[in-house]
Amino acid sequence: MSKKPFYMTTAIAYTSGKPHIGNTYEVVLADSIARFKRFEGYEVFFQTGTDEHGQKIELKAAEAGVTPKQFVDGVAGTIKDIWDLMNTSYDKFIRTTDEDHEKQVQKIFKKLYEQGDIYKGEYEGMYCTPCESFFTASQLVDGKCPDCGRPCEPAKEEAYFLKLSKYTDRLIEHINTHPEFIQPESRKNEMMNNFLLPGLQDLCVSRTSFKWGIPVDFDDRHVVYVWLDALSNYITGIGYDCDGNSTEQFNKFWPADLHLIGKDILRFHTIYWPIMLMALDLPLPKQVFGHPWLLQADNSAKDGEGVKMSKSRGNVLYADTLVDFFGVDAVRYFVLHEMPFDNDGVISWELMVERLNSDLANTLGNLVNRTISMSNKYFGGVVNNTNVSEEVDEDLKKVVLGAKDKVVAKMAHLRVADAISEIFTVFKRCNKYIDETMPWALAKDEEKKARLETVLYNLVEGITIGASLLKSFMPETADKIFAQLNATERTIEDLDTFGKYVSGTKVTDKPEILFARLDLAEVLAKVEEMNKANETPEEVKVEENVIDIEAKEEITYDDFAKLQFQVGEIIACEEVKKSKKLLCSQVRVGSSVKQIVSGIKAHYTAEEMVGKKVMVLVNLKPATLAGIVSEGMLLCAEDENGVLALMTPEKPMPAGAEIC
RNA sequence: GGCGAAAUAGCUCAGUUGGCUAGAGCACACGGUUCAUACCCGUGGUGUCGUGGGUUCAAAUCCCUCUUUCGCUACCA
Repeated sequence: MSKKPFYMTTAIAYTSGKPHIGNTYEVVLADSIARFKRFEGYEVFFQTGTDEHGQKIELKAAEAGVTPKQFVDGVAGTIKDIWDLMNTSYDKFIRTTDEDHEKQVQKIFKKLYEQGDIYKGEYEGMYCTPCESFFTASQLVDGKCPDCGRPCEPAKEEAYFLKLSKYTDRLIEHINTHPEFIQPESRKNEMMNNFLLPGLQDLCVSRTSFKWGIPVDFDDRHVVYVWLDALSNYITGIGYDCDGNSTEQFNKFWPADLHLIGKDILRFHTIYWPIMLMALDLPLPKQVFGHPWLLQADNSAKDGEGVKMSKSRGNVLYADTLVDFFGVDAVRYFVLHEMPFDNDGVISWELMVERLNSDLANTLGNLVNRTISMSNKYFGGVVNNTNVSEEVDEDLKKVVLGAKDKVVAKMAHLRVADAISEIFTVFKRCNKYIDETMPWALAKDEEKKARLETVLYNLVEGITIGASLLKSFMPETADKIFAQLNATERTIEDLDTFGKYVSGTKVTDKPEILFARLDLAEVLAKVEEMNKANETPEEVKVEENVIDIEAKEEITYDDFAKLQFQVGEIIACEEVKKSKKLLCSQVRVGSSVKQIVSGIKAHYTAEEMVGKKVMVLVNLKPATLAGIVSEGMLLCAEDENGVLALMTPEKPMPAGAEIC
């Protein structure tokens, strides 16, 4: 009997730096699904990997004084190490610098170009420089930019575009007829209403401003820009060939059953990727799941514990750090359990310790430990099924045997957190069973010895079944349990039967603690210590905070001289009612007052703006924003999180002073 | 501004097409128990089910108002 294929992927990780626990979460989630699918009898192919091109990497490599290839080799190695540390069972780790991938991307690019789906951009009147956006002729309003209403200028950089409009109707139809395609379903509306229904802008798929990418082989000034390169990994990784010589593996596994990705890149996977596939005349993936994010808790103290997490910035949690504290399976358990289906989850040291103590140490670890201890104490570790049943046994068996179907049902809808909760009801039920049967009381009565044997047998059997279900999520722990009980892992079919544990088997005489309870205060103290140690090298921190942005082309002094900057004093400021982001300021520049609208409401209140001396670009052509005329621009610095800081003179300067 | 979602116990959340004293886990308190990692089992809530209206024999559940939060998007000179 041949197994049904199941092809799933994660997004490929960008090799600009070490991935934090939020990124690592994705591959752990994918792994648990892949393992469970295998358990269910599918032939699973699970692909993950790295996205290694782009200007950012070119810059990082230059900073580090190495070639881009050397740089990504290092980071890709780190990423793979973390994936391996987390015990993820991927079948293929693809890198976008792999030779066969690069070749195939070039062929795909060429094919799409030749069939007219990719075209070279025409610039005249179609590129709006300030908006940094390309437009087709039909999108222009009176020949002007539909966004800002200003004339579009000749572009400085030519580029290739992927025509999207041709396939829009087909995609809308597909999404409407395949409700399972976009998960969670609430995301479907966002894609429809924001992109598909209003009409798609063509996608830029090449760049000339940097070199670290796959060259367009028929026009080598261009490199293939991110999405066409990155998304293609899903087909190149399993042997796609656009000349029709795809591998057997490709024919077997495509279309993918599941693309697991972060919710932030859902748009690329549910719009651009399907259209690329349509252009290649390939079937679409069956499901795209945009999972929520795992966020770090705020620093605010909770429940009077009085111990805060360090406020120092750059205090990001990494998987390997967490593993050092808690172990691989505890981290896997936490990220899987704490992440609901469509809401962001939160991670903090407090929550980690709480989950570890209450679920892993108390409920699971202690159950295994007490069961084995009793076997040893009463029967020298030998577990016999004497079949002396009582009525209480029935409910135990019912819960234990009922778990499989519940877990399967949850997993069918990718409800991983819920599936784990179902498994833990088995362990909780076993603990309750111990209280109901009171083995220590039975042990005092020689006549009840046989009954006691059955009770312990039932416990060992229940734990074995629970552990078999748990294996996909916490593989090491499940194996430890099997080893301690001297049990064999069950297949999914076995889980319909209670009593497969071989009677007369001897369990270990030295039960090992599966999860040691941790003291929160001690953990926090260690964390504090660790953070302090990391803070010391100031230079490293500075380096971490560097930001790279895409370089613009060189300008002449004359270009610069056209810009007039002056110090402006904000004498009044109010919120623009119709907008979420805009503040309207009255700015004194010399003896005149300019009205300037700025998108900084999220960073400054109207009150705190008043009185500030700021840097103003004064000779910008007035524009209307949200119905209000704006006669200039307040200049700000922006960090990687989008936080804005106004540029103010470092010495007191009069309003109107020229900045040059 | 546009589209959409959500507001339920101290915390995180379940509550299917409206139906009986509104649930689970965690935390907390008390009781029980002792095989075990001070663990396990049991018991405990006066929660205005965001506000105000409406439909209905009956609404957390349907409709309207308002408030707040969130997501996507536009805008962010």
